[in-house]
Amino acid sequence: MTKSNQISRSSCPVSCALDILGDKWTLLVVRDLIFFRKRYFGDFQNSPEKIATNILSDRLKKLEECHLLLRRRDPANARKIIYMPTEKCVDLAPPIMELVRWGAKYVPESNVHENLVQRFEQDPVEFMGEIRLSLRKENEANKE
Amino acid sequence: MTKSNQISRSSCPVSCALDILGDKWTLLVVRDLIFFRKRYFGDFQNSPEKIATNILSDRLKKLEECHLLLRRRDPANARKIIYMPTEKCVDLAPPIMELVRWGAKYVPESNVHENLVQRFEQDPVEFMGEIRLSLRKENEANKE
DNA sequence: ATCTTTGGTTGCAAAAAGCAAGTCAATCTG
DNA sequence: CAGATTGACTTGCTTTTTGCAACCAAAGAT
Repeated sequence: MTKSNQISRSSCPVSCALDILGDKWTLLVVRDLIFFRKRYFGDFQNSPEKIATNILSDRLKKLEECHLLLRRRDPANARKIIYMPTEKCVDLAPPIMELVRWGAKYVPESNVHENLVQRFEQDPVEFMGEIRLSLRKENEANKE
Repeated sequence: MTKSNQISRSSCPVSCALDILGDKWTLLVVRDLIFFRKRYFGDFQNSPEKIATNILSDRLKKLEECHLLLRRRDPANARKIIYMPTEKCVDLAPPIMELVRWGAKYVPESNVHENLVQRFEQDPVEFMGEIRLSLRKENEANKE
């Protein structure tokens, strides 16, 4: 993932998106934020892909620089930092869901988290609305 | 991009998809195959992102290994090799289109290829059908 | 026969990934 | 209140991947 201040390779929106998201780890962190509601450093670390801490640290920094997440101190426990996805981050749900469909169709060893996909397929608009709503509530709760 | 014979990091379809597609270049090659109908080594080289020849060569090899494309000698010119996308490759159109929408919405320096997006948005099923049909025709034409 | 085009390969330097260990402040535990 | 533990990193080092420039060989054009 490229820093937000670096120049983009071209004006093609695919290339621009990949300047930010084009690596093995960034979209997995985004997936965890959106679909599994992970919020703490340790949560991301515990994902089955076992990201190394230095890379996770770097990606969280870059995602913050690109305004895909906000970092806050947990009011309930000052040791913990809460990573909150922004709207820009949540709007990556559709591309990720399409990747899920593709992966599920073509990569035999992949195992879909059934109810997530079903809920999205049945009514994507409602699904996205739900995510956005719960995000707003979370934001209220963690306001300082 | 990981080789097809390497083990996947987890059974999550997002992670499986990123094992194949998760880097800065692979999806750009796929974009060129699907949306700009590029077929020759030189075509990909001439894309605005200016991929280096060794990386392009490597990606085409890996895409072939993963069955996203087939390489054939051009019957009209024995120097040329035709890179043909497979169905598995063409099915990446939806994830890519969603990335286009995201990039267009959030990356200000991105400039959308209007008619492509419009055609996809208006009727994605027809759009995909068209691509698949023209691919089948191309296959007929290049049969040995 | 020579020149150009096409599709690469090779070599090398720089950047990024991956791994294990260490740091450091906040907080729980006795 | 000392000591252990938790949580979020950082550091150092090795391996892998990029990126760049140069080189090359086969096919076709002149």
